[in-house]
Amino acid sequence: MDLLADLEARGLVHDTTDLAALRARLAQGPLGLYIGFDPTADSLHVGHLVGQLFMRRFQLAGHRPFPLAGGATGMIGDPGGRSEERNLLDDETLRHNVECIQRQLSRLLDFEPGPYQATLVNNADWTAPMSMLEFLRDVGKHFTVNQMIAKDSVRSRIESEHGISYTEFSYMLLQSNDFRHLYEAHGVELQAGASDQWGNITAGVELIRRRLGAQAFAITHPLMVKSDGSKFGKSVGGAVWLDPARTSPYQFRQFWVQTDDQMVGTYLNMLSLRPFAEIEALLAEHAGAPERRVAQRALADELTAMVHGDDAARAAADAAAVLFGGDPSTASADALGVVAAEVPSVPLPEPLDGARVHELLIAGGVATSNSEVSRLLAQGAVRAGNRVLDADGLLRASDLLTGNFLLLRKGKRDFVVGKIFPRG
RNA sequence: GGGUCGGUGCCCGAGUGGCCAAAGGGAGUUGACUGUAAAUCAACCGGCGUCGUCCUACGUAGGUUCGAAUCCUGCCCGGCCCA
Repeated sequence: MDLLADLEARGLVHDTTDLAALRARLAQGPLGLYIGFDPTADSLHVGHLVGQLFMRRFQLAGHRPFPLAGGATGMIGDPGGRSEERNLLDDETLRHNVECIQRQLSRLLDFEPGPYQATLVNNADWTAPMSMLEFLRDVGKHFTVNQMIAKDSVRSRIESEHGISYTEFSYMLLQSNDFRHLYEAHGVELQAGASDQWGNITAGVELIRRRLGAQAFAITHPLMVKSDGSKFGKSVGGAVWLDPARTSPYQFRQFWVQTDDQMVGTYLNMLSLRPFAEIEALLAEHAGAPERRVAQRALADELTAMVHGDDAARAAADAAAVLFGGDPSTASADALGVVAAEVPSVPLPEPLDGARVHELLIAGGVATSNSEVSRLLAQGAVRAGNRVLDADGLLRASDLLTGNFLLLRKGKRDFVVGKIFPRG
């Protein structure tokens, strides 16, 4: 199966320009491709994995990826996919964000020198030095406003009550110029991205054709969505980030383990680097016994190892095995120690007898106020070990497990571990 | 610049002097059922260890009133129309 066929089989191809020409070009030898990531936050999130792995697939097939950090475009804001203007980020935030996401973009690809070497670029490097007059003459002149307002991203904003600023309207031109620059400087002939980038990407293809008289290509993958079509990558407490300081490896792995049956095949195909046939087999096994969640576990283990490393992935899996593998309140002190390292943990007050759980759950990040904890208690949603706490939320000395651990559980899948540390 | 309509809780959106922590929907949380899944049903869904004719909250700052999300004035922001 060639690269394009594999991508298609996985459901990773939403749209391409001149498919036959692209296939022919890919067959000729290493091709440069790029995907841009704007620094809207100081970490990428799971939604960005598709793009990063999309480039990785090309690299494994013998092509040269150019992950791009949008130091320039991030200053402007992509008008696509939203009904209102973005707030501009200040310089300092932006610089910090760029640094952070560059580090993350350096992970999933191979940067070792060689013919398929990945190269990290930042569009601020060539955009910032350009003068406005240069930009208007060299880029702006090649576009008519007529075609720009015909693009979905712009049109929907023009039709929305909030309108679109001139600044965001220009976004497409900046992105087009990136493609043109990379084409000239590095021979990047293909720009990839999520399907919502189609308009921006093809604008770049046009610019290369008009200004350089050369053929460049565009390919987009579908946006990842949840089974109900809503935005992907949100979990309790917001987005699922790649930064372990924002989303711990344990939480990251849990996010994937909890994938619903309906979507696990889609995610495996879009994200897993396992061969397509292997995924098919895995899904067949899963279909036979969905309650075993083999597909979810495989997905979770692979991605966690990829993003956080093998050790972190193993530790996360071990902790989950204790918490969800049987009655955790009978676990050994060693096993609880593993759990304590993975789930939020808090110091316990002394004496524990008669203390309230409230601040422990809040400190552990599974509740935000005393009122919320009271509500949860009233609903019978809080346990210490295996004991459902009363509405007063008072703890007992007997709630302590082996090794002086207190295992608190909120609802079905949120845990907080408390430990009493001997004084002295 | 002028006119006009609007700015309500995480989001959408009702409310046009007291019955309003504010209808309804969505999102979210929890419970039941399960498989760390989905669907379904139900409850909850600003805060306070004091649960109250309490505090905070209906763009913002003042004012009228016994009492304001609701009325008045200034300001800020947005849509549309005119210039």
